[in-house]
Amino acid sequence: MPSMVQNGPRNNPQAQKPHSNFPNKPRNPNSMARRERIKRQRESLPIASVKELLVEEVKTHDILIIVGETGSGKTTQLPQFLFNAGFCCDGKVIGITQPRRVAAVSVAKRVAEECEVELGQKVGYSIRFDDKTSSFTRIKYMTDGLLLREALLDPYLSRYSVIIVDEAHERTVHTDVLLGLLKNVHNVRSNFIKDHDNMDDKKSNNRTMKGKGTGTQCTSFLKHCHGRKFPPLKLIIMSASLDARVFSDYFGCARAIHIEGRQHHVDILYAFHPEPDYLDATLVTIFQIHLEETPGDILVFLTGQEEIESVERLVQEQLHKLPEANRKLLTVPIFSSLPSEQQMRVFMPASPGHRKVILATNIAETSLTIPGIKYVIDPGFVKARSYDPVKGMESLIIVPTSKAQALQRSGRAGREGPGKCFRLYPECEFEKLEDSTKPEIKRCNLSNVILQLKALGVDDIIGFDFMEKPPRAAIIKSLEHLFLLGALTDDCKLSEPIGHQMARLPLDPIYSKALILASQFNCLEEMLITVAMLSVESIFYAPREKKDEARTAMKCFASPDGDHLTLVNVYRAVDRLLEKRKMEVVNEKNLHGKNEKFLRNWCKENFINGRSLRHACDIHSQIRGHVEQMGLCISSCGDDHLQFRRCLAASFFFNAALKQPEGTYRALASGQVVQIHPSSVLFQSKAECIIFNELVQTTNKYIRNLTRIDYLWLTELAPHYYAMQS
DNA sequence: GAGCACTGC
Repeated sequence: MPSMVQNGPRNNPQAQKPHSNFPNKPRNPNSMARRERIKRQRESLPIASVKELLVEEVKTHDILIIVGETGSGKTTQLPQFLFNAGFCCDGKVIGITQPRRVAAVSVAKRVAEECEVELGQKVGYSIRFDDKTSSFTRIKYMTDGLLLREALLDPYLSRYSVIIVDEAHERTVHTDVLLGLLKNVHNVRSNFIKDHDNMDDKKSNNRTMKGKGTGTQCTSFLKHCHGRKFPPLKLIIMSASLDARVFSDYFGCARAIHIEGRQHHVDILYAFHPEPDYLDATLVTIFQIHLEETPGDILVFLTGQEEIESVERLVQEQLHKLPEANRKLLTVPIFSSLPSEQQMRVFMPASPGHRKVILATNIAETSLTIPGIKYVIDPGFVKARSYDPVKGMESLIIVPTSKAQALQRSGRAGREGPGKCFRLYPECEFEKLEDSTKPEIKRCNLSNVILQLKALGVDDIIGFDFMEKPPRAAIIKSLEHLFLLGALTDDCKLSEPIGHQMARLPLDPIYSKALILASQFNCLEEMLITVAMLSVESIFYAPREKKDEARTAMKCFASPDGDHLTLVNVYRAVDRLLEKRKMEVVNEKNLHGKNEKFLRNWCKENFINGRSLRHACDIHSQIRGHVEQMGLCISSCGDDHLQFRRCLAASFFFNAALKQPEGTYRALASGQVVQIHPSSVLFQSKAECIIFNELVQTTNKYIRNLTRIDYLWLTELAPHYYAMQS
C-alpha cells in the first residue's frame, strides 16, 4: 500500500496541455455552475488525494494492480491523470475496458463532460454497433470483447500506450482471455525495447526476443514484430474486491495498490437459524422492514422470473390483510427479459409516503444501480449457468452465492447513506461460502474462445497461460468440435479458408459455419436472418397473465417446419411492415421517431420483445456486411424450404435428436434422453428427426430452437460424423 | 405443457 503523502504539482515537460486541440463547449451561467460543481465533485473523490502518487506508480511500474473500492473514482479519474501526465504523446491512446456496454458509454460521457470536450473527440467510446471515437480520441472506453476483436487486426495493440482493464474481478470470459493476451503483448513490447537497448545482452531467457531489428522473434505466440518499433505497454488491472493477489501473482508479483472508496456503512443482519423456505423468509422480512424500519426502499435478490412473480403475488396478498394505513408498499419486478418500458419502473420514485420494494435478479447486482435503496434482502442464492462438455449440455441451476457476491449485494444498501442488509442465512453459513464466484471461463463452452485464440496465433491452447486454466476436457471437446466443423486442420491449425472466415465473424462458431454452408445451399438470405435471431435473447415475450393471447399471436408466424423458419417469418414480417410504412409516409417529419413508436406498438400487439428484435436487426446488418466482404453468395431459397432445412442439417448435424417410442427424444451425439421445450412450435408435432440449437438442463433436459429434418440427410450431409457412428 | 441470472463480438 502506498503512503498517502501528497506530492506537489510537477512540472512535467512531457505533459500535454489538456484538450488544447479541441473546441470547448460554449459557456453560459448554467454550464459555469455545472462546471464548478463537477470540479468540486472531482476534487472530493478519494482518488484525487493520491493523484501524483498514482501517476508516479504508473511511470515506475509497467504493470500495476489497483484495488479501488466503490466510489473511489478510479474509472473516471485515472485515465485523465495519465493523459495530463503525458501518456498520450505521439498520438498514443489510453484504452479502458469494461465488461458491459452501458458502463463504457456512461463513463465516457461523464469523462468527456469533466474534460469539457465533445464526446468522440479527446474522450470517446467504442462498443459493438456504436463507435464514438475519432482520430483525436486519446481516452477510449470500450468493452473488453471489442478490444479482443481489435487484437485480431492489430496483435500488438500498437496504438495504445496504456491499457486499463476495469472490473477485472468480475472475471468474464472476455476479461480472462484479454488478460492472457495482454500479458503476452506486454512481454513482447517490453522485450522489444530491452532488445534494442541492450543488443549484446546474452542473458536472454526464453521470453527475450532473438535477432536484431527486423526479423525479431520471441517464443511467445506473437511471433513477428515486422521490424516495427513499439513502445512498452503500460498495463493496469483494476478490481473492486480484495483479491489483488491472484492478479499480482499472475503478472509476476506485480505491484498492487489500494485506493480507499467512499461507501456508507451497511449493517449486516443474519438469520438465527437456516431458513427451510427462503421465499417465505423473504416475504416475512419484507413486511418486517416495511412495518418496523424507517423510510427507504427495499431491494430483494431473487434467482429468476418465476420467483419474482410469485413473491410479487404473495406480497400483494399479504398487503390486503393489513390495515389501510400500512398498505403503502409498491412492488416493482426487474429482470433482463422484461420489456424496457417495464424495466424503467424501478427508476420512478414511489408516491409520497410509499415504500418501494424491488424484486430483482442479478441484474441489480452490477448491471444497474437503482437509487433510493436503503435495505437489501439477500436470501443467498443465484441461478448459475454451467456447461458439461461431455454431454454438450448447459445447465441453469440455483446455487448459493459466493462471499464476494454477498458483499456486492449488501453494498447496494450503502450507495446514498447508511443502510441495512438482511442475509437470510446464519453467519456460520456465510463462512462456508466460496470466496468468489468461479470464473466463467471454467464453466462455459470454449469453442468461441479457442477459435479466437487460434486466430490470434495461439497454437497450443492447453499450454496457454490462462489466469485460471479451463478444464482440460472442455478444451479437448471444443477442439474436437471445431475440427468437426472444419475450422481446424489435422495438425490443429486454423483451416483456410473456413477457419479464418469463421474466426472473422462475431458469432458462435457453429452459426458462422452455417453461414458459410448456406452460400452453397443457396439460402444465405434465410440463414443470415436465422443466426441473427438465434444470437439474441428470446424474440417472443409471453407474460403469464396473457399466455393465451401470446400463443395466438405466435401462431401467425409459426412454420410447420420448426422454429428456425418461424423466426425467419417474424423478421420478414417486420421487414415488410417497415417497407410498407416507408411507402405510405414519405413526407412525414421525424419519420425515424415515429417508426420507432410504430414498431414498438406492433411488437406489443404481437408479443415480441422489441429490444431483442432491434438487437437481431443490428446483428443482421453487421454480419451481412462481413459476409459480403468475404465474397459469399447471398441468395434466397425462396419457398424451397427443403434447401434451407438441409442446410440446417448439414450445419447442426452435431445436434440431432430422434423420437423415441414414448414420445421423448434421444440426442444422437451423447445418447441423452431429452424433451422438446414447450416454447417450440414443434412441441406438439413430434417430428421423427430434428436438429436443435440448445440443450439446457433446468427442471428437465430441454432442447430449444428446432427444425424437423430427414434422418437420412445426416449420413448424406455429415458422413464424417455419422458414417463412423452407424 | 415450461419458465430463461448476466455480459459480449
